[in-house]
Amino acid sequence: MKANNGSYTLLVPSADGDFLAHYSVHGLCGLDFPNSAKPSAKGAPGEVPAQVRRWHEQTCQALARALAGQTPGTLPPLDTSGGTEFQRSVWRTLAHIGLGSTLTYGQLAAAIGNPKAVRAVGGACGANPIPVLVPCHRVLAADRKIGGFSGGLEWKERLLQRERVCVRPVRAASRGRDAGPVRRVSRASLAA
DNA sequence: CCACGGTGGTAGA
DNA sequence: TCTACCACCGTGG
Repeated sequence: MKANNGSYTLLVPSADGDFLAHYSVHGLCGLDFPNSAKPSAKGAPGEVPAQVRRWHEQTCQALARALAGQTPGTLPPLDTSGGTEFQRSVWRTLAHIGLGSTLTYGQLAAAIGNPKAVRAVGGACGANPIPVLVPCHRVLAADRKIGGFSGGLEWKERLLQRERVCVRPVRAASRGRDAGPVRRVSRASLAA
């Protein structure tokens, strides 16, 4: 469906509900979780340009795989022009975190050459317009705490779990026993 | 477990 | 501008 700003919003059906994908002339520019209280503008696929339809097919395919804990495969071009330079550098780095790997906010800050901007990195992750496919859920707080997630912590937990990443329970055991099944969190190799 | 200070980027007034 | 947010992090009780 065509929106006033010249972009399209299409439904992405999945086993976890219907996502919403937004496309600009440059590519996929947004992805909303199911039930996100946002304008759900559905439309007849008839008037959607072939280019966008092709992108959308890739999105559907990629999302299905990602939600299943697999590598998403080919992605449509991502339009992140909505973000600031800082945010884009964070998102760019996110894209290099492999499946099942994680980084801490601190490590990510260091990776973009701004080691003290730890908190700001959190903000940039929260502003990620294309969650799941741009894997902001693979960023954890120090000491393997879950951290936050704009789409709801349940989603972050679910996504990580499907990638076999273990996270420290929110309510960490105060008892001396560290029953934590805290399995290894691998480090990602990054490229600038 | 909790409190606190130091951080950098953003949005809004 | 100035200010008040924050998906943080380390230190110190």
